[in-house]
Amino acid sequence: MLHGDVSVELGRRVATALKTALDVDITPAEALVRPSNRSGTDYQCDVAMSLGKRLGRAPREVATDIVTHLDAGDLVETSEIAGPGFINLVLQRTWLEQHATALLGDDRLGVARTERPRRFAIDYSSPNVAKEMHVGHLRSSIIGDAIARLLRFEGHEVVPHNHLGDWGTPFGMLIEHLVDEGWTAAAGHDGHTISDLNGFYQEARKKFDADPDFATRARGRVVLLQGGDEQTLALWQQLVDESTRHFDKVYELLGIDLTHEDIHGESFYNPYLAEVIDELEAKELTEISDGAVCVFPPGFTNRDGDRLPLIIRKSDGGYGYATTDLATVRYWTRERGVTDLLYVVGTPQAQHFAMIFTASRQAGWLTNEHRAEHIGFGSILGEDGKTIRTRAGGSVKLVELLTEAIDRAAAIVADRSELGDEERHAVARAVGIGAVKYADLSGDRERDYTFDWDRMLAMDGNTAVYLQYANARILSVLRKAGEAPAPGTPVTLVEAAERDLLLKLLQLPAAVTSATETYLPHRLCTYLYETATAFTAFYERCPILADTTPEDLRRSRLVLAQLTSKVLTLGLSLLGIGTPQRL
RNA sequence: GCCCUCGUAGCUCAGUGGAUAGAGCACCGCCCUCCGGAGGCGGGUGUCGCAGGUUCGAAUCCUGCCGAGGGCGCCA
Repeated sequence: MLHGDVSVELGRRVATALKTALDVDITPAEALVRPSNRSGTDYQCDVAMSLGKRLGRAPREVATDIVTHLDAGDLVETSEIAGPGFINLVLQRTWLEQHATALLGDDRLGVARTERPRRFAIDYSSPNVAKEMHVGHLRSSIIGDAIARLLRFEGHEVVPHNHLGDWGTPFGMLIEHLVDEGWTAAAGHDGHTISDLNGFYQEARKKFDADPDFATRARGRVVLLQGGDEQTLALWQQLVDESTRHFDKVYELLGIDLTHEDIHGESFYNPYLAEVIDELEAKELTEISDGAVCVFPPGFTNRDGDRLPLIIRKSDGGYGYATTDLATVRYWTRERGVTDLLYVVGTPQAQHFAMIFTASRQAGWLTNEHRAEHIGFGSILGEDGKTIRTRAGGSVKLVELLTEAIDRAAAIVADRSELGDEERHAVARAVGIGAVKYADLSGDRERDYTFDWDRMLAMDGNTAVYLQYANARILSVLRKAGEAPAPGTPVTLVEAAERDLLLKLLQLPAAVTSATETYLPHRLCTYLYETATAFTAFYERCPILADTTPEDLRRSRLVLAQLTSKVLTLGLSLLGIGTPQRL
């Protein structure tokens, strides 16, 4: 058993024992085997107690039957019954040692590829054209990217799609304003930056609110845009192009696997909207309500107890986001054959997505073969406990936030660094960006979290820097050793700290699988932190390079150090976080 | 009003059916001629919001209440 989780393997053995002893059928997962936090016990099995009632027997008797029939002599040293019916399992030292040696030559460090690969479409980041990316896009970008990396690593196909806000009313407004300012399709306006566009947008908004005549023209401009008017489209394209250049730069800085090639903005679905409505009408799912074409998915009501609609064509004939979102489901399942749809969007939209999914099932775009899931996340809060904002009350620009992160990291690294300028800059970037990402990923994504520079850049505790530092220390030892442990190097477990560390290293597959299947990256973070902690204990108690350490033990410990570094490096890479060789 | 989410140590957070609820920070004491001191060990952190219920077993599941945030028709 090189790949896979030890808990699952033990669960298999327990399941077999139950079948043999009592003719009971359970899955390995139902065997309730998990790492134990009791000292002297590696894993514990809790299934006897849950089976006691079902079988009408005392839990300890069931446990005895399991232990008696357990065929696990190849990896289990002792299995003892304790308390009301716990089975405490201790793994064989030789099995652990051989496993460690084998792991050294495995790029996946024991993590199996999925046996049932699926095709995922994942919607994340989704900024707006003509607006600078701000802190509101941070979580979606970071979490979506981490989930995409995790799924790919498990062997799934992942198609990211960046659902840009690039269509509809705001662009009629903005383009009309630019025409007022003398823009033409032919001229080209490359000299303008994204922040210019941001400014134009705000001016347009003001004019729209203050000037009824302009508002009317702006609405007309939307019609021209959506009707495919060449001049209008050309201006629109200029806005999209400039914005895309900005997005690409931010993704590059942030280290996110998204580029302009992944863009499927709202405009992309425009050609499908009429068909979407036709199909919904043909299936008799639509109703006219107050002049708007609506779908009323069952199970949703408003404050008065009335059914809640998805408005798919507004009374003025325009389309809203519900239509686009339905078109999105239809496109990815029907045209692109995806099995899974993920939406990394803030929790306030939970009800909206629930309605979209329900309606999509009614329409037949989602079937029992598909899974659609809204991956919600909480807000980033400032020191005052409210949604983070600048002092002026505006939204914090992403570029500025990330630049500050890098600057702060540089200040931390600068002190004791023997690194040259170039490497120091790269390190500051990895540390600064890593800190921001890890702060976002290390807590349960559904909860709000408080943004705090000092905490996210702390050298102690569950932070990216702590993990990066632990890794750099290990690499330093390996450099000093002058040799990387060769594949096949035997491992000998002497101290408890060595055993504890190895047991933790063996739990990587469980951590990766758990984080991936639940779309909760913080489970991987917690695991990595525990691993780094276990390494620290090992490092304190088990001298590697000391003269008093025998040659074979030294090599054995180098293997453990090497494995730890590999686990940290792989784990952080799955979160999109870099691991500098030196800090 | 209805619906959703959340409430764990002083602070920031893990733990979501299993044994005595865990980390980091902060606080106190001690240790270390240390392979990277951005160290190590020890100490106390607790009505797991409150009250019931289910269960052999509940921070975890159910119900009610209190508190915080969010959602509830033509913005996305």
